Amino acid sequence: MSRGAIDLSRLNPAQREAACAGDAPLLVLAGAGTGKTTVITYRIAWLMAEAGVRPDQILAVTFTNKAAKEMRARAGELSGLGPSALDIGTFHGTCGRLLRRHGHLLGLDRHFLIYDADDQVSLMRRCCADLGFDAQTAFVRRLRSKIESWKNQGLGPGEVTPFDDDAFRAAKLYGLYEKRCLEANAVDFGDMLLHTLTLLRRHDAVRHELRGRWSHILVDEYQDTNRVQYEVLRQLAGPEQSLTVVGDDDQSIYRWRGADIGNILRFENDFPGAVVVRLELNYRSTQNILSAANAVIAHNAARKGKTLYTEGDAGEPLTLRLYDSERDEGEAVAYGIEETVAGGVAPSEVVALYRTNAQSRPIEDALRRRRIAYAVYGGIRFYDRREIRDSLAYLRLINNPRSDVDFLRVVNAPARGIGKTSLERLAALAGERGVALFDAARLASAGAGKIGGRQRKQLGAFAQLIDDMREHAADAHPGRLLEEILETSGYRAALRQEGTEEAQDRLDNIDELLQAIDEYVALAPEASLTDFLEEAALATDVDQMADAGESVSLMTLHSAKGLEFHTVFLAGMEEGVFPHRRSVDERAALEEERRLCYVGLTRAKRRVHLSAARRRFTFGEATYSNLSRFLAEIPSELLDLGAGASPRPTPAPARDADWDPAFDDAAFTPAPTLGAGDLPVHREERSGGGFQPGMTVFHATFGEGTLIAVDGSGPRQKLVVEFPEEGRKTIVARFVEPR
DNA sequence: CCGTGCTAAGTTTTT
DNA sequence: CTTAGCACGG
Repeated sequence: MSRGAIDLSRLNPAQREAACAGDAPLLVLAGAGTGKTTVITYRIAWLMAEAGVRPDQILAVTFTNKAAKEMRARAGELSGLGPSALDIGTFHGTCGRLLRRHGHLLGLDRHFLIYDADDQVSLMRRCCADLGFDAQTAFVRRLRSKIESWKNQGLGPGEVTPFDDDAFRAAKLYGLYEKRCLEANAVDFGDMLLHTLTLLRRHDAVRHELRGRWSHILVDEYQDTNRVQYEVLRQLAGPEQSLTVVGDDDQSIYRWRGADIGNILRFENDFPGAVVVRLELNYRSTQNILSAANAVIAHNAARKGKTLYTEGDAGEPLTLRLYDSERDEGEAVAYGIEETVAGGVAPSEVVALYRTNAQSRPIEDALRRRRIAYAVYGGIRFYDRREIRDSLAYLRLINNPRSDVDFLRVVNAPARGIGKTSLERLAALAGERGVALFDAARLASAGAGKIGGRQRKQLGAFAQLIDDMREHAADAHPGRLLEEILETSGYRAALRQEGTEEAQDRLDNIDELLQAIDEYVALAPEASLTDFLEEAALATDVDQMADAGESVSLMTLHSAKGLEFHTVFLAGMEEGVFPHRRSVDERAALEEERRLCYVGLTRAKRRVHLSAARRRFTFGEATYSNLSRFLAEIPSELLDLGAGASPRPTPAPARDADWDPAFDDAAFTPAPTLGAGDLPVHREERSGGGFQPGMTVFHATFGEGTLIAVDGSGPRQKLVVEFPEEGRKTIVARFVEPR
């Protein structure tokens, strides 16, 4: 291959050191905006051009499809090889590929399906019923997350040690569930990693083959790897392989998904002789933004410690505004977005970030009223909509008739008169014969089981329909196949007949899905139905961001990781919202919230606008909150508290469907000026002492008040406090760890 | 067996 | 305030 020199002049000394490091284990501690992707792509290019490594000997692993795509494009361009030669993929994608090839060793057929959380719950519910457990959704979900965390730790069904009732049941369920998954020829997200680990551990031939194949392994976002991912890497990167990991301990935000920040903190112990390179020179943000982010993250104890700086200017201060309601806050964010875009910033360079998906609502409403185009990422994934899931279930069943989950999803969609009773009888028949529900349906139509005549006929017709499709599934275009099945099954006809607006939306979504399939096939003509189904299972909304175009973006802080914007609006800066109320009792959880705050701030290149609402609706009930403690951690000289500046009321829009009569100028309260005394003051009572009526309670938003009543206990305890000027308010109590 | 209407419960964060 | 699950009548 050509050994064209790589131009390293664009790299700073630390970046160059990382890109051109030798084969010893390498940890690149890359702060936000310090050119992490640049380093990893230059390293790939350098390995090929200067160190004589063949492209197919390099494996690069990322967390998101978007990151993989970007890395592939940039590394391909730098090296002059083009994108296709490189082995770059997500953890799940890479493991999926290995399983398609070697999964037969574990009893998996290469057309296995990928189950998501809903599929898992659906299958687990039936397992619970068979085990005589409670099959209520909430309970099943709890067991599911227990099993999920075992998987994340790399523990198989036989390796768990239950310590209480729930865990004991979860362990029983785990065993049966895994058995059923295998029978259905399906894996869930956790299995993709865990099965891969099993493969590498138990099958020496596979391990040897793969170690021979990849001499250099690079991992992006290493701080978010969990135990299984770590173990998989250890298996792939033996003593002979060169391992490079890139990450930022301050951006580890997936603890709840099993991510172990210890992996990055321990790297030098785990891999003796490791070289560590720190990247602290930031190319993205202004000094004010960096100083704010540095100040916030400095409150965390579990970190390696680094301080971002820039050679650029200080920039503007961060703004902070407090509003009476979430509606006013949304209105102000929309107004701020409008002004930003009017000032010449491209809409795609503006984002509104929030902690939870539910918070997008008031912002969306306000943007709609102002006719500002926006795109919401996350929330309900496109592929999670009912009609999309139904459509995919048809395709999945055609691809793999053993999948009971998919059978149950579509056997009565559209209504075929197959109800609960028939399905129970069918399940009994399937259990008796030891076959999948689909096979049982065939048997039933031939007379087996105790299923009524009408139902028997319908089941036969359904089985026939799927079988017919299967015949030409192998060579058919997945899009045409789906169109055919949606027509033949009457699924579309049923929606058309409904004639409601909602049904029309669903039909439109189906058209969009067909279009997405066409696009996919156009890009990858040789791809099979199995390939497309895998793509659909692993796709996320953020992956599709490329076509944001003229829209501003709305997303959670989690989704924003790895992205950058000229202007960032960070809404909902309130205790209980951010940090989330479920994270304030535990130090490790709180530190993760703080990292999330750090991630949010460092997304911005030039401007950050922080906001909070006094009153917010949760479960249809008004709750009042204090300002987020993170605001108190930002040095006040970096904050502009808005000396009298307030957003204009919204001009009345032309009357149309978007017009909400309840909304008028009077409903809009301008942002008040904040004084120093309005910043959060943390004088909460400790849980040990408890609250007593009559006690004086201090609340930054309202001042001093008298406690009238206490409702409930623990972190969700509600306090009813009377404030002299504001009247009676309910506050959700928070208990803070002593420092 | 299907649709309607009621009640209860629920919200972190997502590959 | 929404959605999912369930009880009831047709």
